[in-house]
Amino acid sequence: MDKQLAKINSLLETLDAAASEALDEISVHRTYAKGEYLLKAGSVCTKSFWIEQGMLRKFFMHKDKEVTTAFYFKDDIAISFYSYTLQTPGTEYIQAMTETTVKETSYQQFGEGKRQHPALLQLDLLLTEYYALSLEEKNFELQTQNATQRYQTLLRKSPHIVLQVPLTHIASYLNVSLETLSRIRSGI
Amino acid sequence: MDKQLAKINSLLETLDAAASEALDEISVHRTYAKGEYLLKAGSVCTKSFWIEQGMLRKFFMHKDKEVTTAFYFKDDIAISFYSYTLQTPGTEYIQAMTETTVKETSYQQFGEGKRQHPALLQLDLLLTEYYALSLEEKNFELQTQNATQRYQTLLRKSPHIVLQVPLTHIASYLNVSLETLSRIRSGI
DNA sequence: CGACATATTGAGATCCATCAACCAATGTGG
DNA sequence: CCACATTGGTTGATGGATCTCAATATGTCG
Repeated sequence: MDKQLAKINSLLETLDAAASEALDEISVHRTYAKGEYLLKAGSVCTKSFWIEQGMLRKFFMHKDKEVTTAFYFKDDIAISFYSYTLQTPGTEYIQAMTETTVKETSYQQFGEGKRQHPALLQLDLLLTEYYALSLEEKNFELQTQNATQRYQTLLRKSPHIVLQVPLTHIASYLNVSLETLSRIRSGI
Repeated sequence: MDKQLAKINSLLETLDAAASEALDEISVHRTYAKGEYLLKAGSVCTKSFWIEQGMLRKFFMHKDKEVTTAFYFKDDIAISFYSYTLQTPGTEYIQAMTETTVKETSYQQFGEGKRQHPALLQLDLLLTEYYALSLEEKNFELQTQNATQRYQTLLRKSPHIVLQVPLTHIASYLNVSLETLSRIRSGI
């Protein structure tokens, strides 16, 4: 996973001037207030959000409950993958957990950029690979670890999440009820 | 998902002659006997396997048990994603469930192909997107469905798996014990 | 302070894993 | 062709992990 991040950063640093400029030109800075939605279920995810500052959350509704599927921090790129990739209405929400500033890039324009600059296509591939790797990892944890172990894994790999995010969201992210997570933390 | 498959097939059909030829040149046909391993844990997945005939299974060991993570049939491409992408020793096995003929392509050579033919880079991106979409779907099912529902979903979406694969493997694929799956099937 | 979101704690119910015994089909060596 | 092993599946009994419902606490912010 870290190796993949290294590849991505290395590519970003060596992006040729033209590609880099193209990327800048099609991006827009924007700030969202706490609680504001960047994407809602039922609409198409037509933009990607590169976080410059703040914190986002992605979730879907299931049986009247929110199920959190990701947290995003500085330099993370937030999209609803299904809706973005297929340019089809999706079921996910993306919401600002604090006031958050992002660099928005439209799917459409990035697509044109990729056609003109193979380096951007390469970047897209590396980012998608990274996402797939993280999904595989989460899958593995869901299949092989119990609630306590999943919490400990999160604590070890992403302490910043545990420190900044309300327990309710962490619980649904770990696929555990709020009550059980509370008990796990109190060490029962 | 189907939309993504359509994109992939469309790209394959319109591959320029040069790219198509390059792909053929770096591919080798090979047949594996029933039970034979195409990849073992601890080694690097240096090839992709495009199935022409037969049936493969991917799994890892956990607490002395095999946990199946995928089944592959004709025209599926089998790799151990983590090990293939990072070119690092992995934990997964790929095994032939029946005598299976594949078209093998080395990671190395495909990488060179991508550098020379952007269409192949594009193809890689589409395939990786497809894999990420399928992982998202599996994640969703694990998080929102109980054992019975997961079995029914498999039955609905992939009846060919249920018809051809031993129950033991299906059970671990669904993250259910063999006994529970047996009871689910008997309709308790 | 009051109101609303967030977290804790308790008790009972439920899903499912585990352990164990058993069965059926298939294959194999003598 | 029989005796036995192997593989794959079924069935029963029990316990544990975790959910759900409900009550209570704590925190935060206008």
